[in-house]
Amino acid sequence: MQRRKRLLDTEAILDAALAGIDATGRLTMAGLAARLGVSASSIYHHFSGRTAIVEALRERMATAIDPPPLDGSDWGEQVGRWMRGYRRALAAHPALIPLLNEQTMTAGSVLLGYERIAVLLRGNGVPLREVVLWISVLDCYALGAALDLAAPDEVWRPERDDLPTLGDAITAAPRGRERADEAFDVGLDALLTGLRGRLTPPLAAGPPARRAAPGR
Amino acid sequence: MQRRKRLLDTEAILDAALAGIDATGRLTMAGLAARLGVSASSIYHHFSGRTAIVEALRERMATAIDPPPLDGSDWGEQVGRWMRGYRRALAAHPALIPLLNEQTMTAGSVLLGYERIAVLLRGNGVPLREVVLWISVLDCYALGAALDLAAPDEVWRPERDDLPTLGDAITAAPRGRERADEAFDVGLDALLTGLRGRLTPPLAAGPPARRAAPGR
DNA sequence: ACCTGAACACCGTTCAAGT
DNA sequence: ACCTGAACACCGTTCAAGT
Repeated sequence: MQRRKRLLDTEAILDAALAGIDATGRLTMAGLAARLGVSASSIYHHFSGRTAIVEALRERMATAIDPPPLDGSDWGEQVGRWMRGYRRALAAHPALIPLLNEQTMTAGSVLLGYERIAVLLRGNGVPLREVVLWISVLDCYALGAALDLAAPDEVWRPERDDLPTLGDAITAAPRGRERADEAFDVGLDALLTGLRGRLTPPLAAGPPARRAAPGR
Repeated sequence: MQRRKRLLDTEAILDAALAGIDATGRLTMAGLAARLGVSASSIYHHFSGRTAIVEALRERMATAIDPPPLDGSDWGEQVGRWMRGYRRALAAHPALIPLLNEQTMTAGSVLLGYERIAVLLRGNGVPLREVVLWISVLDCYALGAALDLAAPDEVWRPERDDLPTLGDAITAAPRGRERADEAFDVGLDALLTGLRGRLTPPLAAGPPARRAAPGR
């Protein structure tokens, strides 16, 4: 009889954790242990604790997102593609989103996307000081959209009769996942158009018109 | 000696809960009871449980937001003002935000704001079917901005050396609360400009120019 | 009607003990 | 090196018992 077989490894633990989150919406050490058929304390030989598991799941999720390729195509297209990819990766496991939101991000993969976006913005004339502001805006929107994705189907249930317009609008609009998808696209377009508008201020406005573009 | 004085009432409980959240960032029944100088089980005579307390705090927070007045002024201005008010109310107690986010909203006060916004959008030509999409977008952005507000001062800490542009941008940008405030305004402006652009499509662009505006 | 203490089921984490 | 059972400190909630 050979040496006792290894019962656990990090991959198996992460698989079980994600499966459990998808199935139950929660992650408890006891539940995870039961799902793995081991004792709860065994898990601590592979992860320092619950938060480390969640952080590893964030990293795994992030590898599914292609960072902007910096291939010379339009920056708005690239940012838009990345944001959509980010959201798609989150949408694959909506129940994971609240867990990700309850602890600060330390994973590197998402940061690479933001680095690429910083390069794009700089290359298109966004002042260095403002780059972080723009990224913050994108991050806020992505985070909010992720929360929206994790929310129950009926987000607002107007119980009162004195909200007639909202009620009509809700019945006329798509519901559930479809509503979230369409809203995300509408908002992302609006955001990018608005930001693009800040880039090239109206030709005959603003005090210093020092940055005239002679080429083209 | 008169009849034993009432030790607890809902207002005192909510005051203590909010003070405790501001001070510690958490809300536990035991901690709340200690702060009130009573037993934990006493609280259940005034609230059905912890979630009911959080929901009452949401309602209290919401009363600090003035809904759009529908006074005939520009819709973008009104929506912008309301979004800023919403965020200001949240910013007064940032530690409350994660607690609000972990349970679905059932409070009515925020819904009144959305009803007013629905009226504004309809009155300015947004198709009924799209009203909910626009409101979803605003809601996503407000939610994300709230999360950003609750996040620690340093949101992204690029530990690696291969993120030079992001690192430079971070050192050049404002930090902490100031960064969050400026970013919120930049994004809100961009969002509203972008949405406004959808309302009146570019005069000489897009395939069908069927909706030409003769005036002007 | 309001408050209490004890109890319950459930968390994450630690650690001495086994193999 | 890896796994276990028992224990610990801490959750939210319930309930019979007091006044």
